[in-house]
Amino acid sequence: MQLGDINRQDGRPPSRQIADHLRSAIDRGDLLPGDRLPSEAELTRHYSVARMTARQAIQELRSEGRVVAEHGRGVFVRMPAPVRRLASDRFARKHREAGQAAFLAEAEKAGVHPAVDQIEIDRSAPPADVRERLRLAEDDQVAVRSRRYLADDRPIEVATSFLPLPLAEGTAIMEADTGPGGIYARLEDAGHVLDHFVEEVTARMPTADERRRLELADGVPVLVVVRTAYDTAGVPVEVCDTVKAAPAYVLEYDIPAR
Amino acid sequence: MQLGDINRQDGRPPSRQIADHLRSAIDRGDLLPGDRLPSEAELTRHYSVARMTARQAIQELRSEGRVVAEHGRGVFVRMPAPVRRLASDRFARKHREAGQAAFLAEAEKAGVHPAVDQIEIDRSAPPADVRERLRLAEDDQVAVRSRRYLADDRPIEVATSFLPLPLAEGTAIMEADTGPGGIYARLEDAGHVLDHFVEEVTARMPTADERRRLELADGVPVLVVVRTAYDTAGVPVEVCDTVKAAPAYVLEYDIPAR
DNA sequence: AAGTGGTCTAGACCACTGA
DNA sequence: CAGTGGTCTAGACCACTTA
Repeated sequence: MQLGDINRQDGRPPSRQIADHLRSAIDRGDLLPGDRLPSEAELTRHYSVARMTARQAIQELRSEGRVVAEHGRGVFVRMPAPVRRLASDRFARKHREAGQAAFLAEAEKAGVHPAVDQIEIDRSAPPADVRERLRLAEDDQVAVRSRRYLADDRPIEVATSFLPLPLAEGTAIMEADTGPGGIYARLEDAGHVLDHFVEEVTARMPTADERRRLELADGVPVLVVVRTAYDTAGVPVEVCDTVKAAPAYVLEYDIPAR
Repeated sequence: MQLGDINRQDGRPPSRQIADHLRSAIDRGDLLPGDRLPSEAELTRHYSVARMTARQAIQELRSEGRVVAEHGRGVFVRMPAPVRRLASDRFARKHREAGQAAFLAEAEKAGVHPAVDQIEIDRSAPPADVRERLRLAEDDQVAVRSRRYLADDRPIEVATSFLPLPLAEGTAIMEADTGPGGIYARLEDAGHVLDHFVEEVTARMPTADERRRLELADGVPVLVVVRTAYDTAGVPVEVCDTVKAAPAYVLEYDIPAR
């Protein structure tokens, strides 16, 4: 692999130059996804720099999300994540009636092995933004369902649903297994026929806790999707707050020109 | 300001503990947006650590996008960006007929001063993904319009539109000023009545070039929205590739339950 | 000129991985 | 066990900002 040398006259600092060398090695294809980069020891020898300088170069690539460090093993060119494309009809009634929760139905179709874990069910006071979206009063309680989604054993999303407690209490929504069609099918069983959803999409860097639960490498942002479900009476019946590993998703939306 | 002390017995490394102290000072409101953090020198004295350890703590907050370092001045709590909420009816015909391009109409309503610069118009071969979305043949050419959007003089989005050359040639789409209602109004003038749009949303870290054009600090991701416009005949007439500073946006979509 | 962050050096010890 | 990355120390010089 060609790495070149540092030019001490060049205005750019050595760590930057080393990062540039490694970056272009990746772009050229000299280093393919999954390949190991030269170790810190090799870089310090090759460039005659201190170890911290080599580390800083690698840090630059890590924060760009191009490489992933694995303690004790080495630094590797990031593998492209298998992408989940969320189509705009993913909440169509036909899927609920087919008896499949949205996530499982889609994953099967895409040929990946889906799983759900870390299921937690609770009753509590809602966060302020959720209370507002559900149009609840000051001291109304909500049912809280949180869970983690995995595709081929890799965590890709954590989600938390909030429902007005009177709607959820006594239904399978409060059970670990919500039954065929999931939460939305149970709401419709109870007479809350769904009319439409509003999704609010943002992106940011993950918190330390999200990094852990989603097993995210450095330099990987998350997509945050907050979905509010409305029934045919125009009443909000659920808010679902999801945090997704950004590289694993393409969200697709259809917008009428009206 | 309360910063506490390092616990050397704690499993967590000192740099992490310092980062946690600073982070909770921000969360508590002890440090408000725009406030300066304690300098590296102050942190090394307070915690009795080496300077690199204090720097590492600050680096952690920078990569989370919570603070911004300014050379020679200090490290400051990130100012919240003014948020642009893109509603799902933003491409409604009524806005075009009112004679306003989507961006300008919305910005005015939100009370921010909008501007567009770096306008470039070109003819060229399309990138592969654009060619596919527009269903073009191997050597078809496209019209390319790129521009940068600013709100209150801060760049928030760069956008590039691609249109089949026969549709754009000879219209105001090839001019710097596309006229009232923008590109979409010109397409409808030419008989291509718009039916719907499909937006594909992803998030990632910016390239070096995007960091420069959007004046992004460390640890700030971008939202990438690729919008394809279809006319009433079902023919794709435009692909618009936008890269948005993530903290400046909330994208809102309405999804029918059908 | 003083204070700030940016970069670098040359060591050290530790935790994790894999042969 | 050797090799890898993770963290830390205690200095140094530099570039930028502000007064």
